[in-house]
Amino acid sequence: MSNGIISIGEAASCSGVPPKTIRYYEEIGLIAPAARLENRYRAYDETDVQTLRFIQRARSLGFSLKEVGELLALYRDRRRHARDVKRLALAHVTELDGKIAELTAIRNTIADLAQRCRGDRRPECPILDELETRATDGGA
Amino acid sequence: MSNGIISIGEAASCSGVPPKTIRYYEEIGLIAPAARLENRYRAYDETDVQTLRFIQRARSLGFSLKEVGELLALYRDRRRHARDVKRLALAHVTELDGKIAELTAIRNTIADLAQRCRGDRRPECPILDELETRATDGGA
DNA sequence: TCTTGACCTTCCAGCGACTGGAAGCCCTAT
DNA sequence: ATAGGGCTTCCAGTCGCTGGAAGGTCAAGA
Repeated sequence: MSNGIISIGEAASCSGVPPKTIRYYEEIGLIAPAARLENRYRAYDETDVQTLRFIQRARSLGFSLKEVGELLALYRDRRRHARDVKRLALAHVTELDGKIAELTAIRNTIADLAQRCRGDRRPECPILDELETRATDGGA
Repeated sequence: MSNGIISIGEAASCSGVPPKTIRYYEEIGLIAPAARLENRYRAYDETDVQTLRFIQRARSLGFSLKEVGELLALYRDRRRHARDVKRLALAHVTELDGKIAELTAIRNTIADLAQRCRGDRRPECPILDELETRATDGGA
């Protein structure tokens, strides 16, 4: 088509969001139901693609779909307060810090155990010993 | 009961694995079907509880159920090679390192963006600007 | 004795965020 | 005419549980 109207496949390659995922986002109400051509195919314009790209970027920064929905609402609200966006972002940073700390603690526990394991053909292994007897304190 | 046979609820509180989860582990074949009392209640002994505790600890170290199954097989195999356990553990460490690096990159991107956001009542916000226009390069 | 309440049993559904596949329609090119 | 590619819908599966419904079992209390 020579006008700005494109199919779901084209919208997918323009935005980086796969067709299945676009339909899924529509189904759960993250994006509005797409306009349809006469043959019932979904039709997208440049604005739709921009929204999809916005979503794709927010997702790749680890925001949940719920958070993406909030960001999208803020994005579209000309009267928004930057404060609200910042609050969301900082909450996400806090959450990430927690996850990183948790994973790091686990990582170090296992790396330490593995380092103490001789890793030869004999059955003795401090990793299995730890799993057998020790209380786990590596939790968040 | 005065002998060593306990119910699923007791096995749960001894091992830290909830009853529902124990049944689930049985269902997917991670643990063998439990013995039953005459009233069809599941019955556990000290060995079962030890297995459950082993699983609980491995899970809390972030191993997947598939990996836990492998660790359990190794644990029960007296002819195991420590090498195999170590290989599993090191693969897990590598995986964790990847995840930590990914989350850290994302965290820093967002923290940086948030720091540049004034966070007042005005609508201008570099976070939304970034989501609108920039390519995301924070991926793994 | 009856009833309450805490257990236990099974089965089914849902979470998040997709992803795969089946069955079938639409359109273009050969 | 047919082959292919892309589109449509709907259902199922992923992972690791978790919640709830409907019902069986048991010990203690009124």
